[in-house]
Amino acid sequence: MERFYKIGEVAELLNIEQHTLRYLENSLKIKIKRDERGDRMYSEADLDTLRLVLQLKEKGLNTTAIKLALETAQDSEDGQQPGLVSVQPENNIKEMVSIARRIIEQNDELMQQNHKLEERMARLEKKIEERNVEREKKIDEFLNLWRAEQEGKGRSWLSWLRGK
Amino acid sequence: MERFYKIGEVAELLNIEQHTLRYLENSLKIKIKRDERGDRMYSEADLDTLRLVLQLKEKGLNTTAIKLALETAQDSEDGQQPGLVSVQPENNIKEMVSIARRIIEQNDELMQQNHKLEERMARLEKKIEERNVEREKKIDEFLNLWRAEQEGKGRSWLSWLRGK
DNA sequence: CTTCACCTGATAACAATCTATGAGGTGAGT
DNA sequence: ACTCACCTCATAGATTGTTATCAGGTGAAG
Repeated sequence: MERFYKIGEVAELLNIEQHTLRYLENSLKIKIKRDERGDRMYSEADLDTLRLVLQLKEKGLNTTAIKLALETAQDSEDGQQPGLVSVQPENNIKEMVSIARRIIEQNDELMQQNHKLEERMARLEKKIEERNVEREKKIDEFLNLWRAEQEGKGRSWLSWLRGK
Repeated sequence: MERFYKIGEVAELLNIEQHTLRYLENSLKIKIKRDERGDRMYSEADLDTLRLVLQLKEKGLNTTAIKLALETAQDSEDGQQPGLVSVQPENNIKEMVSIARRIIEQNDELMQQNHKLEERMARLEKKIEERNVEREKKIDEFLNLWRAEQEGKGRSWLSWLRGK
């Protein structure tokens, strides 16, 4: 006959706290049998459900989503993994997968390239800026020298023009 | 041809804030086309997707769940309710194809983007060059004037410095 | 030169979800 | 009687998810 687990055992087995089990039961509206005393009796099937739930939780689904997932899981109960989680391609699609994978790789490459381009561009832009600044600096320098020259003092702007 | 909406319009239409749209785009990893300027361009299909997303949100699904739902939703594009609720194994092939299609599209986009970046870069490079040339030209001009001045003829380089 | 409608982070403020505890209780077995 | 393993209801605390804002920018159009 069927075997049932008490909440303590389940907590042990699945490695979660009892209160969490109770919480899941409520929030997911899972129905767990009770014995005459009102104690929960978990069936193997319940354990499976719970294991699935835990997996889904890991993936980041919230209770509402898990609830939905459980509903649809109902259908594929015959052996297979539930639909939502494992949209596994059949054998004959293997090829497609590999193609897709290659495309994805290419995609990544493109993205990288893209990124590099952007960087290069940024550098270029900076360079323009620098150049601009430099040029202005030179003009300033020149003007100063020139003014000095006008007043007959300071080193000659001519020398600036020539050397250095 | 296809019509595109800017983020402002979409926000209006769907009655959500622009920043929320951006948030969804990130958290759901939805890909929205961009124009040359980098502005988002929402297609009708994107609008549909968003509408679906909003519905799912209302139902209490979190982004992770919605992401999954979107993936599988692709199939039931023919009217029907979103995929999460109705995942059937036979859909796998169709689903894969559509995923692949999306990836390829993305790929194309990336290439385009890439191309645009290159162009932009070329333009930048040209600009730098022009600037350089111009600068040299000015210097030349100046030098000539100056030489002329030195020989007591030609118009004053001073005037060049001042007015042009 | 200013306004407009965008863009990208970063981060603050708030909301929902999940986990942990505590009080008060029950029946069964020692 | 007492302890054990449960139960419920309530609520505190921690973690995530979501929405709002802010600063600092850009290109196009008036």
